[in-house]
Amino acid sequence: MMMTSSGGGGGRVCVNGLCGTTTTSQWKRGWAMKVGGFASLCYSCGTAFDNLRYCERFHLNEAGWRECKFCEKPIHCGCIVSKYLYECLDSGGISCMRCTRAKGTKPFSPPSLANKIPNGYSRFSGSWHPSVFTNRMNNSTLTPLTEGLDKSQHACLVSSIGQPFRLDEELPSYKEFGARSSSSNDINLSLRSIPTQLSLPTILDNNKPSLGSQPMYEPVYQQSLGVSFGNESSSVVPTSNGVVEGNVVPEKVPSVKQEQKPRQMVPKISKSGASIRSQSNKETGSDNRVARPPGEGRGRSQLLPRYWPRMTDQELLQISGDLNFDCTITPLFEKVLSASDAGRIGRLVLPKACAEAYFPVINTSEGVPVKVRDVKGKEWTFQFRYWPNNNSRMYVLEGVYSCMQHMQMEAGDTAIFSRLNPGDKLVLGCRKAIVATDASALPNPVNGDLPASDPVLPKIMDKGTSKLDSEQKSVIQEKKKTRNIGSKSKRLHMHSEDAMELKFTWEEAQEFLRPPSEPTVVMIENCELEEYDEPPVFGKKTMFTTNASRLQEQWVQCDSCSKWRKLPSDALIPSKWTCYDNVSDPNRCSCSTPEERGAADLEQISKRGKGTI
DNA sequence: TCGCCGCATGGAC
DNA sequence: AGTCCATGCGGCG
Repeated sequence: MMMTSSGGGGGRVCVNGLCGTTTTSQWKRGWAMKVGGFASLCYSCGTAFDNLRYCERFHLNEAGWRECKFCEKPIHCGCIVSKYLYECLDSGGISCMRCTRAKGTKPFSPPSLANKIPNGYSRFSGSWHPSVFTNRMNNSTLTPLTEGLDKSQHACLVSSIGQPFRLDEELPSYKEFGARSSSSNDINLSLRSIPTQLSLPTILDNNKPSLGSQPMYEPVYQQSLGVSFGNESSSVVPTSNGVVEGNVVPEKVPSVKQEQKPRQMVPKISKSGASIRSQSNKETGSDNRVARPPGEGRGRSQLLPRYWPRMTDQELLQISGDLNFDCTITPLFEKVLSASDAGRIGRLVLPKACAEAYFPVINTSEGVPVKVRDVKGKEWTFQFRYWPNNNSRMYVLEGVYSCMQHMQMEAGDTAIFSRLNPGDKLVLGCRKAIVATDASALPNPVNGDLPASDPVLPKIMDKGTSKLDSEQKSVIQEKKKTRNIGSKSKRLHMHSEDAMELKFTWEEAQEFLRPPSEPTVVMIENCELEEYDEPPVFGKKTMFTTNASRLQEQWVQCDSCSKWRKLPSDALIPSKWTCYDNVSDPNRCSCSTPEERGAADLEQISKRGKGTI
């Protein structure tokens, strides 16, 4: 139930002009209207609408009837009511939904009518989100997403609340959807695909890639190909020769439940609402990073999810490009560097499970030297050893300082360990920490002016504390907290991230919410409230500009041709919108009509993320 | 005095 | 309560 305050109520009139009744036993919701909400229909008209017979009953003698190109069924194309009942064919003509489904195309269906539309294509499930509609459901944009993937590798969208549903089944009703989405903390998508390894067919050389005099270690990510890895339960992995073969399913397969934990599985939706295909956007910093449990190693299934490699395929490709081998990169694990990891001591504490899974078995505390290659191909030798600790072991890599210096790694960055095959070599990659511009986004937002890694600070702490007054101590304590990126406060850090992501997600979600229908006005303690029977619905994101007359204008992008169209500033847009829906401007109600002047600039504005809604 | 080594401690889970 | 792990800190060369 959605409630907002309101200024008044008013009598209802059936929107059907042929009816126009003001009295009915039950008001029903009709089609989505341009101004937001849904057409209010009397019981009779609403029932006709529900039964998909509205046009036949009320528009039979109107113009605009056409025939399905395949089954010749008459369809009324002349009104908004029937717009979801047919699909315009690229080759001309229309197709009814039944034929559309039979031919395997993917008609769009808005939430409001979703349960009325026979729909279907398999292997794709999704949660309701505007980007799903606007970017997935169009015929033209699904294919690239799954291109190049084996059937078993098809990406699949999973409701973040763990209730995937297929679009070839009856879609959830409006109410049902609302219940689902509102019970979730976020309304994100989870995009998963199968591989845990990436085949890298590149030129085989002498394994000695040339190194520049000053190799730069740039962060190897920030862009994803859109299909991120992440299904540990997969039984299929591509091998280096491109053959898909079976893979041993871990004994304790990290379950779907684990996967559905939003933290790991949910890539952020770009602020711009761009499609999944293109949502990896450097400008928005969105990152389709998906934690994936490692695909090999002893006892790998016991690795804590926070150590699961979250490399994007782009990162892997970049590593492969840097190494320039005909090789297979298998992400093993990653770790956010603590201050002590990245400090001058040069000891990197390895998560126990990771160390035991991917490093040699050692029986003595001295350990063994291990050779690790960085992403530029330079080989380093570290001492892999352990310390006895509370009847257990604490594994460390010693001698990592120079390597970290070389790679410009510091506290807060993420060290990524991968396996390079053939050769079974360890590869150490680095992902730079995302620079938070918002102080609240910092793990310990104190001063915000202290570098994540401050090698001087330990000295201050060690040598100077006795001479400091309590205030100074306090400051240093705070600074000390601040520099503990990735240390014990890492857990807090993760929480902060979670919270930030949640906030972010909700903020984004809010941008798409629209009133679902006409509210019932109720009085509670002398306060008029609009009461909605249904949760809010998703609307399409739009842009606002101010014209020369200082009047606000709203722009919306056509889902079909991507042209920007100007609309009244108060218009509420459904999640799916095309030029043909542009009832406010008859001169631009077709995709063939050119954009208005200045509309192209909106694309740039949109990319810069300055759009409003 | 300094830096390294190895263990101890204690917070988080 | 047990385990993990970041980091403190004492000892030693």
